[in-house]
Amino acid sequence: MLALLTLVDHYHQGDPLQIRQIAAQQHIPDRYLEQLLATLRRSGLVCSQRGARGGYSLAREPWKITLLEIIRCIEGRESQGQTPPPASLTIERAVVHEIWQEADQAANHVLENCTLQDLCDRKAAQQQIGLMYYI
Amino acid sequence: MLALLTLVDHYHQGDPLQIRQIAAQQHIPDRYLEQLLATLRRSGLVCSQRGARGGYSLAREPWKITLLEIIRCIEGRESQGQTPPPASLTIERAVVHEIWQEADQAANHVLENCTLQDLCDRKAAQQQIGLMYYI
DNA sequence: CATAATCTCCGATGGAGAACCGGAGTATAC
DNA sequence: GTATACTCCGGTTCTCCATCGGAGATTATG
Repeated sequence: MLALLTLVDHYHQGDPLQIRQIAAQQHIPDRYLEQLLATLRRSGLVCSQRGARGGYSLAREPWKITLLEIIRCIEGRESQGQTPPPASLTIERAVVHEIWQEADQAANHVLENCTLQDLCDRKAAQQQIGLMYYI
Repeated sequence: MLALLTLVDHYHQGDPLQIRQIAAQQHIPDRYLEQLLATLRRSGLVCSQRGARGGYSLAREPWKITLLEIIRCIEGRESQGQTPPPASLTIERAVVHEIWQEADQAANHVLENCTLQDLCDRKAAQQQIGLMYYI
């Protein structure tokens, strides 16, 4: 997520950003970030350019990527986000499963209506608030 | 949760339910259920009666126990539900943390407005639907 | 074309938490 | 006082996350 925000900041430039730079800027171990970005690449959220002067860039405009998509990619590398209905399906299990799904959907609704661009806008707003202290 | 539903079913009777019976009815390993119920007891959601003819019973009326309370008890044995704001607090981390909180609150809102009694009512409704197939 | 820079793939490690089992102790109805 | 329960404590296994290291593939550039 932090890495993606860094990519948004860099989006208007044409050249890709390298793992090293993103990692350093956000204080994330680069070897770990590499894995996450690889996952996002396989899901088609970011593009990678191999070789010298390579790096990563967003595959789409930042206002067309919702946070829900990102979460789905990350958590859905093995376990599908939709928890499968429990094996031995008694009525109580079904009912509990249902309410859980509802809570999950409520959270997803928030994430679905927030794009990377929105997050960046918030960041900008926060920064302005921060500036106010010094003026 | 399943165990608590069983306790609700038994709520109008005065006598407590034993771990064995709950576990057998809901197909939960009893040694594990014991741990969970102990946690709920320490949180004051259920009462226990030791000794022969002992067992567990709800500490409050089922319509006065929300699912959020239950979740908080279970997940909050060590980690406080509110994820603490990240240590190295850059602006991006704060913003990401904020949206996560919002999603979490949306889910909690659903769980807050659902009591054990509500779940039982749903169960009853489901059972009626099930009956319709046979009539 | 050689080379350095960079992503890519794969395997390994350590820690945390969940799920689970077993034993020794304690309280209580009968 | 004894059988029946809960209670406490420790241990095992399993999975997932975070992390690191190495060998290989790809490409801009001189």
